[in-house]
Amino acid sequence: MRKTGRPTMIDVAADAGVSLKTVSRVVNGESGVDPAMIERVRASVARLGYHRNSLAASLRSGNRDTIGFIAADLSNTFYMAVAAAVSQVATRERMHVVMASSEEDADLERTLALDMCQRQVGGLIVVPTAADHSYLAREVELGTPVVFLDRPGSGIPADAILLDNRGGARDAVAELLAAGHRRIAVLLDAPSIYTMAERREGVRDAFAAAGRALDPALVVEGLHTPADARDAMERLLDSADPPTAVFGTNNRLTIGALETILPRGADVAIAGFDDFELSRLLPRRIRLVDYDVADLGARATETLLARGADPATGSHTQLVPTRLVDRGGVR
Amino acid sequence: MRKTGRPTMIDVAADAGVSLKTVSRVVNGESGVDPAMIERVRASVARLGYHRNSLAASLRSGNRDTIGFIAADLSNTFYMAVAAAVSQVATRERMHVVMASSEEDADLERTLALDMCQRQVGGLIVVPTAADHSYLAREVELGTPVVFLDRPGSGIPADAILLDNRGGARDAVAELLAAGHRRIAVLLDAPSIYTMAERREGVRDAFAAAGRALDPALVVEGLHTPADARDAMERLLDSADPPTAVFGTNNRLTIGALETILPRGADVAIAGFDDFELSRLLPRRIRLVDYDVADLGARATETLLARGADPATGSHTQLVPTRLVDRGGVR
DNA sequence: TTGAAAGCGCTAACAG
DNA sequence: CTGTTAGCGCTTTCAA
Repeated sequence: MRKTGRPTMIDVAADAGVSLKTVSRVVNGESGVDPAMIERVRASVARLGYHRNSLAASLRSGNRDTIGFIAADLSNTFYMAVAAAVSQVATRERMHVVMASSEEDADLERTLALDMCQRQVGGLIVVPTAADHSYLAREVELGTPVVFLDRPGSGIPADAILLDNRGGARDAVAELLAAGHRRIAVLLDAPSIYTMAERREGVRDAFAAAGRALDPALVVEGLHTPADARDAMERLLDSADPPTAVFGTNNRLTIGALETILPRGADVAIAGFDDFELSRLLPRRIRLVDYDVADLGARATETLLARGADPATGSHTQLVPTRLVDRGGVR
Repeated sequence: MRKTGRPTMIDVAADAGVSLKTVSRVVNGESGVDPAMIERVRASVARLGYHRNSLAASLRSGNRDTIGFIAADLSNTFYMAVAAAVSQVATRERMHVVMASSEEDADLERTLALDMCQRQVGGLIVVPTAADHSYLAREVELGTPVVFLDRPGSGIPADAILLDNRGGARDAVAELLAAGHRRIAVLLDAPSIYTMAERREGVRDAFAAAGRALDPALVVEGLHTPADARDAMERLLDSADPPTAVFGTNNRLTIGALETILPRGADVAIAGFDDFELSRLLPRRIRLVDYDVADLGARATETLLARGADPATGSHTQLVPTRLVDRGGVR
């Protein structure tokens, strides 16, 4: 007797009076089955309300039809948008996606990644938080491809899909410099975060190209939240020699800066990395480094699936381009 | 010989010179194993790089450790935020989450839901698009609980977690009425969408309570995108007898209305259902119906898990409260 | 074209 | 405390 009430292929076979294998053939749409048999099996499937147990099928066949996605922080709209794109491509390719957020915690990332490998995912898309990913070396070696997204990983051969962080930051700051600004404040999160380091380099590039020097007093690091950025901006504006422009190196920091600048009506030009909802409706003109988030997620997924099909070739890093957009200025 | 290169419990057992069952005990942390044996098995596990195949474990034990989440539209920030909350609670409870978006397509919803059932999910959280969910009746009956989120489902016994759509809309419009507005425009998506119908009723409630009648000419339905709302707002403002206030029944429609109102500097009071990023930074005062999105997702997940533990009791609908917030008015 | 047997990797049930 | 046996539901292999 069955434990669970769910009918199995054996039940269908018995009901239809055919062998187990014939049911399997019909259920999987294999060719070379007598039409009359197909009909009989179909009828039994419908009568019993049979659904194939794809876990059992995967176990036996070794086919993996799930991909894992580990975001650094799913509460960030950026990663949520990436997740949506991953899910969309996966659905199109008839794959499932299991998702989780590492909350920027290296230990949790490791736990989640290994958990997903135990669940036999066919591949892993990871926004890396851990410094070293050799804990995944064994899995990669055994045929579970890994693609890093937004930040490069280390310790294993894996493809990476990154933004052109440096180029985007450079372009934004170059435009501020071209507009005549010299005292440009730069708001940064922790410099240990890859994207922050890259964007800071981009700022340096722009200053170097303009033959100017960045005032270190205007570079504020370690800002995690919009509130942090808001407070930092207050201090900058209240200082003896305030900036005439500010560059927020991510959306949260740019928004925090706006929370100070707009209510005060401060005369500061604003630029930032990442576009955000409603940027068009801001009362001030703002220059933003924009890019196609969905493209980032889609490319990662496509790269992963291609890698699953062909594990041989060496790993590559793809750079998703950025472009400067002009937003705001309403009223 | 093994097909895949992955070591199995049998390999570990052979390496450690113990039985399969002993390995199983150690790997699963069961009590009552000799410390010396535990050590031996641990050593072999480490040496071989063994990881338990949890698919096989699930197949045998019947334990389900994955929950499915089907959003109506993952590109909508609202559902993305819900998804993040679902994922967070699931991770806390040591569950995996598989996610997908039905793209508001009833057939796709059905396909995705049944696919997930075939993958043996322990439960399903669905933002329903289909009119009838009796296609899931069999699964519910066989012990896969379903929780509907944001919209009620029909055709199966299932819990539902909904917003107080009607009360929220009523409160917002009541405040516009109290402020003296009589000609209040209402922007709606398709009235076939549950939340739209509810919110429209809430608007009616507010007018009825004030002893006023809503002008049907100011109620615009079938608006899907911000651009639709923007255009509708243009027409309303250009009409012979324009509104003095507008209520957007979701974030996209409110934003679309703003895209017309702000650049024109139109003298129209604004209220809307759903808060959105940056609402605080708007140059105009705006009243919004806010609620705790994370709570919505968390409750759904907790309800699902509780239901998995106790399938007996009757199904319930929970209403997540809303509150009116005052935003904008910067500069 | 159809079927019988074996076994994917693991846990349950029962001995010892 | 440890081991043996069976079998979860399916696909693979090979024979008819």
